[in-house]
Amino acid sequence: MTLSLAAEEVAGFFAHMLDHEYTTKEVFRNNFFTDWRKEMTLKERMIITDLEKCNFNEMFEFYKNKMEAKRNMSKEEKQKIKEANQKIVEAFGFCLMDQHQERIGNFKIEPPGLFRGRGDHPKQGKLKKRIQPEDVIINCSRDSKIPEPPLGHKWKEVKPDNTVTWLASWTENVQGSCKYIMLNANSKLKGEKDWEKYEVARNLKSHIDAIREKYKQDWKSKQMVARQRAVALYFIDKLALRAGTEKEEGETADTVGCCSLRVEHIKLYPELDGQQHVVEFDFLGKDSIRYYNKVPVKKSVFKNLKLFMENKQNDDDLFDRLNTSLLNKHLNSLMPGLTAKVFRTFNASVTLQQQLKELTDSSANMPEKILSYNRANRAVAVLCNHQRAPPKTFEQSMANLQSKIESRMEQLALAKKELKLAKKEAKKSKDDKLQTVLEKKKKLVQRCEEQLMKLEVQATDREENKQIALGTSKLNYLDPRISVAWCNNMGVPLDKIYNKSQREKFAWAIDMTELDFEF
DNA sequence: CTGAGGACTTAGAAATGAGATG
DNA sequence: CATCTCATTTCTAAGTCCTCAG
Repeated sequence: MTLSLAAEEVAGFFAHMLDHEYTTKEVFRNNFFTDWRKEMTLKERMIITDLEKCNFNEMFEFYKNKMEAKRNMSKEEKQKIKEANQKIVEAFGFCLMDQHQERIGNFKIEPPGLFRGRGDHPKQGKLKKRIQPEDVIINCSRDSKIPEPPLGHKWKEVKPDNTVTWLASWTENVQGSCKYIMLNANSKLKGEKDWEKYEVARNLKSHIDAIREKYKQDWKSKQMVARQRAVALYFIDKLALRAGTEKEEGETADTVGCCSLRVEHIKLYPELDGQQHVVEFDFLGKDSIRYYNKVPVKKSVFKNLKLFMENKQNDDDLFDRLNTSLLNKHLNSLMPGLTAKVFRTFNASVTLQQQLKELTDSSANMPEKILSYNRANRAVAVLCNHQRAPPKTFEQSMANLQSKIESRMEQLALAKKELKLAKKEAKKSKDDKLQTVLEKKKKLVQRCEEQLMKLEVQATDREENKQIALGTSKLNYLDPRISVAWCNNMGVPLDKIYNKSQREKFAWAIDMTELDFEF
């Protein structure tokens, strides 16, 4: 069937994803179909009434072929495209802020497509519409070179607002939320904000003892709000849970954080596996990542939880008197600038520093040191529950690495045998030639051992990292000065820990960190 | 106090690119 | 040189937290 332009484009969005799990989900299909029909002409709408009867295979093939063709392009063609993209970056990827040229983080408008919400998102599959210049607000100073809208178009608005950091914004149609064009993480603006974040977290160090003392006291408070606040804060501190801001029901996937936990998300065991007062957590957090943990808690916490759960239904709030704004007001009174999320930053960075101390040995070799760093990083990722789907090829790549190790082992055994032989020969006669052969064999054994060790460390690291994502904590929770100081103290080149863009993002820390930096 | 909107950080998946391997 | 493999970059959704109006 030949479709109108609008209907064809939206059908294409769906066809493009035909090999993705999304297109098998009922909610996704229904949302897509509803929105697709809105784009159809009356005539099309009369004919196309049932998604099950639509066959997108031809379109799917078309896109597959297109991708195939792209893959098979000649080197020159690929180079040309690369250069063209480079030109676009040069033209649109930068802005001038306070006389300084800065890179923009996301300078391209988000293209139309089907909304890919995470988890059981009620709006998955809805049409995300194309943004027109008429939807976009430009924020730049009056005397600057105001960007030209595309020919024949006008911006929604051009205004100078120096109280915000965004350069352009628009409202997205699926959730009705604002989207922004902002600076790259390596910009001065973002760097200063980042530094401030870690300084607030460091400041918590000198308040944490008093705060912990206080919430333990509050477990016995006469006021229910104070008790709930104290137990919630205990979880946030001990388990690095997120604050848990309330969300509008039915608008997003059903996920929770600390303050929004419901009765159904925890189970109480007076005794479990030989431990007393165990709380079992099982809920979906941000991005619908499951949080599952069994934690022994203090007796009074356990008793409080029991109390909070009394006479409640499964889907009632555990902390029914508490919300994040109440909690944060309290935190702010304990320390200026303190909010729930600061505890995550604080505990993440404290954990890294302490783990690095515990795990690294300055006499270890380079791969071992890096493994130690990754393990410290991993401890933080586990604390913060940063998970990833195991790579689809994980088992295969593990097996490949293992067979590589085995062949190296054989090589090493052979090299050792040859070394032995060379030793014998060299003993017999003092021929210079035999001596050099002996040296060569020694070196070979050494090299084989080194390579084998490297591979083994790599295998350990990869296995331990199967379902764990290190990037998020590295980028957002770990004070970079801890890593910089550690690298300098351990003689580990910084680029073993941070790649190029990470070094750019953390330039402020690389510049200022002293060897004796303590978080 | 509540709810909505706005601005910003944090998040994992997907696309892309660089380097290793045969 | 083609292909495969892994690391990096890009993308944009999904949180946090604040302000403002009523």
